[in-house]
Amino acid sequence: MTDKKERILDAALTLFAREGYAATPTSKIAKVAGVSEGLIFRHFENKQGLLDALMQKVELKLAGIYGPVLMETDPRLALKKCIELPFLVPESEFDFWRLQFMLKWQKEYNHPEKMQALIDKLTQVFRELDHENPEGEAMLVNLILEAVATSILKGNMSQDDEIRYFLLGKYGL
Amino acid sequence: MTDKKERILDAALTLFAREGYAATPTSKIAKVAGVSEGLIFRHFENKQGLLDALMQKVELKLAGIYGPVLMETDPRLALKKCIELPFLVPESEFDFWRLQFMLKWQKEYNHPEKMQALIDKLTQVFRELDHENPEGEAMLVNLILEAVATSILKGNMSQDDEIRYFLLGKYGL
Amino acid sequence: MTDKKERILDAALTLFAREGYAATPTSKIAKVAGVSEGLIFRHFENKQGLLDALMQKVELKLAGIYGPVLMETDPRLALKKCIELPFLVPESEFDFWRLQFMLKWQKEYNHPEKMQALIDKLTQVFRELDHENPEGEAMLVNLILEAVATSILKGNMSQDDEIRYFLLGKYGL
Amino acid sequence: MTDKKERILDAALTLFAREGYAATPTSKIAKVAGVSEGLIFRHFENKQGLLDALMQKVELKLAGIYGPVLMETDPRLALKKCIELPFLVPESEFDFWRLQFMLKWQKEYNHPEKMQALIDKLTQVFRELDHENPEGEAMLVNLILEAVATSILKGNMSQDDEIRYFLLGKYGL
DNA sequence: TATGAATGAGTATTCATTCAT
DNA sequence: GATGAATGAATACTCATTCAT
Repeated sequence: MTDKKERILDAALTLFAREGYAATPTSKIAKVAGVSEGLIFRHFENKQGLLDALMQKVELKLAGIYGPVLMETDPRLALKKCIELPFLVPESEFDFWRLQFMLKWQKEYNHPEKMQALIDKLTQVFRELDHENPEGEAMLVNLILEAVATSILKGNMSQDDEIRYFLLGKYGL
Repeated sequence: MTDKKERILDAALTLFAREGYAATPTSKIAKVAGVSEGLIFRHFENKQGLLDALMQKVELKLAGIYGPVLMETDPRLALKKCIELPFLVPESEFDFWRLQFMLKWQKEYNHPEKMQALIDKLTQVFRELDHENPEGEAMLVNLILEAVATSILKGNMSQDDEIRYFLLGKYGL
Repeated sequence: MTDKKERILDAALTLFAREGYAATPTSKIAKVAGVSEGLIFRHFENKQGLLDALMQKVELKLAGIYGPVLMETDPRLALKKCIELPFLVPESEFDFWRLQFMLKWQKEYNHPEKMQALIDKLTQVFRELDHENPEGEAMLVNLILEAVATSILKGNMSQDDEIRYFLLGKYGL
Repeated sequence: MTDKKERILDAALTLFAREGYAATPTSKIAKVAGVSEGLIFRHFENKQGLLDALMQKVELKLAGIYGPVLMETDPRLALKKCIELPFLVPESEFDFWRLQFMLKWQKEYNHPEKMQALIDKLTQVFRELDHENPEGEAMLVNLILEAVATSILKGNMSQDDEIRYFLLGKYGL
């Protein structure tokens, strides 16, 4: 991938994440990226294609993030890793995840099934830990994870660590 | 408020909630509302003013929803009412709340302090119920509520009742 | 003429004179006049009709102003009265004359023949005073009058009186 | 400057000068210039910017016109050149000067001080020619020049040459 | 690959004018 | 006579996209 193509993607990600996809003109992307307006359309079919290119990475990133959890065989460790997930996202990736979360409010980008693997793993974990309602517990943890991630990405959470250790304590970890 | 003004507000709410504010042209709002496009700008200074008019109602609605919880003196009942909050939103108000939640991703509309009254109440509840870390528990419930509401509004939650009774059970209610 | 109709005319005159006809919305006229927008169109067929009503008065006013000059039989007195014309316009009528002068740049409102009576009178005056080229002198005085009026109406002339007495002296009056 | 940018400027000048700035829609400018309406806003920020671009040239043109007068050392020749100024404007520049004169009725475009250099020169000329009131004479010539220019630009002056030679004769030139 | 001038459909907004009350 | 809600055509301006270079 050329230097300029990458600069376009970077600019688009930042702008889409901060101002919204529809509210971001391609001309602004070009300016921020320091390239000509036309170049965007040489590298990407159209504005939508630029968004698609950005969204494409999500599968990969999700796999990279969930992988270690899914592969963990010790149930308590798996649960711990799972709960810590949202706290470990580096700030450099906030824009990327903000964009994902924003777009999930649009039907065409809302794919709750992408969480299924994690929920299944959590269900198994809670089963192994002899919880009464493993499905419910898994769903609950999943909900909490989404809420924590949302809160962090919005910059609402001043006391990251408190919540983190509180949650870990709550689950006896 | 005239009939037409209200129809404009209704159309705008529906469209903003489903397609997004920036992605909704005023011409479409006018068409859906069955009025001339110019009328929008007679009743609301500009497109932003239309959104503002919509957003203005949120304080009122929040007060109406939180009121019964805040006024409940029995801690267990208060907790119960609190947890049931997101499950009691009528479908007719989904668009309104979808819009609120979508916009919260925009800095200027993100006001986490609006939840503080509820968090304070929950903290008190958990203190009265002799929980070890009432602040943490309150924060957790608040997170769960937001996650549940988000899930319901996005149409992700097929098994509303399961989650609802699971949560109530979890807190011994 | 009703009170409100007159208030409309006043507002229109002021606004047309200061911001220009095309640049003045009828809504602004209504607001300044303190009447409803619709009323303008009850009293005047349309915006153009409002301007026409304003312009109609010009014949009358011109006659009122030129009359004394035309009727003066003493040539030197006639010349004196003529030169003093622009200096005697009361400030309360500045808006009216500003509008006339502005509109004269539009073909349809440019009627140089309206000055002919005055020029004829001046020609006669200079003939009686035995000037070599009475037509030329008359034309020159007319030009000077227009220039002085223009300058006064634009607010450019700080030293009205100086010019006035200089001109009178120049013509030995 | 590209071909099209210049065509936009030309069309705008013609239309502004003949119909007025406010009364000229950008769509009409585009049509007359034979370009898309959007192009106007690529080359000039907005409609006002287009006018500004037109007005910017005035300093240059004024300097070009006044230069020879200001540099003339012989007082009689200087006066002669000065009086002939308005008669030497080529018809191709009428639109440009019409626009200047029209806009001078708007406060923000009325800069009488731009004439000061010429008035100063004229004052000096009349002083050298031993006139009694050089300032008054200078002011008067300046007024006459403006009036003559106005008259020519409005197409009122049928007998250009008559006035011209009358004026020259009047000042013994 | 890269530019930037150019386009045309669209977008928010304005405004003269109408009309029911 | 008077109001003000309502209209629809126009208006300034934006923006995704194309294309010649």
